[in-house]
Amino acid sequence: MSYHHQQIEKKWQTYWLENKTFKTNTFSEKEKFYALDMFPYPSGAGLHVGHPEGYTATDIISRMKRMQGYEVLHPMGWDAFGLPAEQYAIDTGNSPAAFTDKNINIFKRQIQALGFSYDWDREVNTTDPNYYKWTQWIFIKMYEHGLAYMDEVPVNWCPALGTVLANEEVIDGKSERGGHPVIRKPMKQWMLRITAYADRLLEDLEELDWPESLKDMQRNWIGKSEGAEVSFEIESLNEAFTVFTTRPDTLFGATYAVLAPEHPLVKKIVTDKQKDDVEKYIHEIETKSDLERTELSKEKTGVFTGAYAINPVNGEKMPIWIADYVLMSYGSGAIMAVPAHDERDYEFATKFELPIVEVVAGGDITKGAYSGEGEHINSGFLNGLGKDEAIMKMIAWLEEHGKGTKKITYRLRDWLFARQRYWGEPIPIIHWEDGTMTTVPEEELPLELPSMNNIQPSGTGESPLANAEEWVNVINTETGMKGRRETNTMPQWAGSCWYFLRYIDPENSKQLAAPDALQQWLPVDLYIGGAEHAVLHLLYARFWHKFLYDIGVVPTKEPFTKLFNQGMILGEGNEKMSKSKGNVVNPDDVIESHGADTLRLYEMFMGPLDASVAWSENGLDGSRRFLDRVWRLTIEDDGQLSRKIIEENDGTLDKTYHETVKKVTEDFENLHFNTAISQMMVFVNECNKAEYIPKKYVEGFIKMLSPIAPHIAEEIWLKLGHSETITYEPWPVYDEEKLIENEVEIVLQVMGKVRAKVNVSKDVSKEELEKIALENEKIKDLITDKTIRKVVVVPGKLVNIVAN
RNA sequence: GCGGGUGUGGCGGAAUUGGCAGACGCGCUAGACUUAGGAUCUAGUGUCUUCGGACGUGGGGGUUCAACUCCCUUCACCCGCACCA
Repeated sequence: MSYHHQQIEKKWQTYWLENKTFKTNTFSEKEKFYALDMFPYPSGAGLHVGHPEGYTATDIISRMKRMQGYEVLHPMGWDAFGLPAEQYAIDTGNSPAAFTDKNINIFKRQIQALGFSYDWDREVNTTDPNYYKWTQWIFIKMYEHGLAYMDEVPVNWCPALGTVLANEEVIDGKSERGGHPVIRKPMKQWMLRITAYADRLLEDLEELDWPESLKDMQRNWIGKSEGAEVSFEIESLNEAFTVFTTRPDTLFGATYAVLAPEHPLVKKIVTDKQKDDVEKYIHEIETKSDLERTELSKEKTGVFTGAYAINPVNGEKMPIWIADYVLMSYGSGAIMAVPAHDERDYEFATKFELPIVEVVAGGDITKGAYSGEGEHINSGFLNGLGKDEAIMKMIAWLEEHGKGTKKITYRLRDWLFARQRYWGEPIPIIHWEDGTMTTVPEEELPLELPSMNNIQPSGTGESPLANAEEWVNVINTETGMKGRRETNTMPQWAGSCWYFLRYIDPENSKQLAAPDALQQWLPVDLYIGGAEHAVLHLLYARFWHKFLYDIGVVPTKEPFTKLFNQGMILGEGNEKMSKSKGNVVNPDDVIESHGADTLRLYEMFMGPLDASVAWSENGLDGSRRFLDRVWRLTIEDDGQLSRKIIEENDGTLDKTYHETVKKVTEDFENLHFNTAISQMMVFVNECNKAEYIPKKYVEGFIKMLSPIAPHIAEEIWLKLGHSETITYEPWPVYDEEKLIENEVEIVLQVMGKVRAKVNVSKDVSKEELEKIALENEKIKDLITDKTIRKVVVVPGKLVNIVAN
């Protein structure tokens, strides 16, 4: 007899919803635990089997913590702004809001069918004006603190589509949709000054319980590097530029300088003779995307400007070139080239026959650049010094002579925070006809998206909102001044930067959340999601959180104490699941055929949570069989509790049970669900062998199973004679004494190889163990004609005899 | 190129401080029950074997009484970044 998952699962899902079983008390006396999932973008494709993996993990922890007496906050919501809805609206003329609502309903139904213990009263939706009111409010605060500003930056402009594209929408220099060419074009854009937080974002990583690989990715992304800024004057022109270098000690070897093609100085310094070449080169670069620029970078390109810079340390003339291997976006967009000690400069110098001067001994500059350690040569006052010493001395010299200064640079760039989209949070700014701009007054928030019949690109590079004239044009009622609303909207990342705060106090209309509630619940204790958000979402969210901390809104410096990335679930052929490969597994089908409990169990049993493992239909069947075994162990065919389950305890299962409690509890805590499940399987196997099972142990076991397979657990709990949900039953505890066996098996080794095993009392002394080993028949045979050199005894474990 | 990680049966994976390699599951083999079996139960299942044993955690070397675990070296694969000065 197998159990009827469809009936049981529906029954308990309804029970939980109707009884609000998982409702969180915001101000509870209990200790808090905040378990957070990365909320999904509700795509039209519906839930993927990858989604429930992370969700099940946090659900298991949440359910265990409730049973351990914690007040648990475990919410879910929707990251619902996004491109597909906009594209759908453009294609069909329908409203993105209605489309989004429909998808949310599908997602919600699917997620509820998996039996997660969310408090649905705290559901948030980033597209809800009551939610994005506060996203806009945070933007205004950032603007007021000088962290939001407008700047001319190069963007991916697609002339054919009449719109700007995000980097991820550009593939090989062409638009993802339609394959139209994309070029780099400077446009005035909203930026967020995340670089102001670079140092803190880097330093505070130390205290976080995050995977080291992920922290490293953030460190690399921030890319702190220490060096010096050196100023170069331009020969016979009253101009100068600065470069950033990590090797100021090699300044004597700087034989030329390179500016990025977009560098503002280029136009001023170019000589008439070189003008045509330079302009031609700049034009070529402009029409390349970033991707093309790096892809075609195997061969260095560049053009001489005709101008010369003066090396501040030795007065030598250095030709100034422009080349696209120097990026305007890093440092000052200009470099001093030291071809002898920098590979890129070496390559460039070789190609264009520029002089190479060795200033650090140790390499062979006829063969290539040498970037290792060595004594300085040809370097005036640095001669004979090592690298670190020379760097210090050069910086001191530069500062003394006003030619430069110590400088720290970051790879991190400010965050381009505007999209030419309709379906995003409107940026609450008004541009007035006198050239000033103001924020929308806070009492007018939320600044809602106008409903538009026909969402189409404006064609000018502005968002479709530019077409909504009534919305765009505003008049100051007091002064009569005319203004225009900002038509750019925020990128999709915005809403997800703070959603975990709103869950804490989702209905608040006066604040994004009440301070005492935030005090009660922050930080998030466990955050699980995919590794694809390792840098952007997690860095942006940390940035906003730090800002909110600075203005006193949140009480913690960091939002997420512990973070974990679940792995991917691959198709049966070990490939990524995708529609085109036809190997996508739909959770709805699995829930129908095997049940939600089976799906949850299987996904947790597949392997370690962070591993990427291929889906296996056989494995899924196996998980179902385990649940069937549990059912048969506890429930008779007639639906009554098994006759094997009795009140008395004859002690047979003591050790296995207590071991199981210990291992499952510890494994759950460490997110080692696969091994916890295997221990539960061991326990069930032992129970099947036993004649009787104490009821207490069955109850304890069902409690431990309930976080993974809550529906079947609730049903069996009911059959065990309880009338309330298992959700708040106390978590089982183990008795350390029951784990100790009086008899232990000792391994007898000769030369490190197992030759025999004996059972002895656990407190046999070292000496006695040695004696037992040497008197063992089998061992005796093996050592009779040998000399015993040494006997190693590990009490309770083994005896190893070294003899030859 | 730089950074991080992973290599264990036919497959997914276990293995506290170095202390019985292969737990648990899948698959497979044989048997039982059965009209039937993609159900259930029982036994077996790393490789080789002269049935004594020998070999075995990507390869090679080392430390140790003892190494999947520590050290050196090498190979393969995965992920991230990629002209970052």
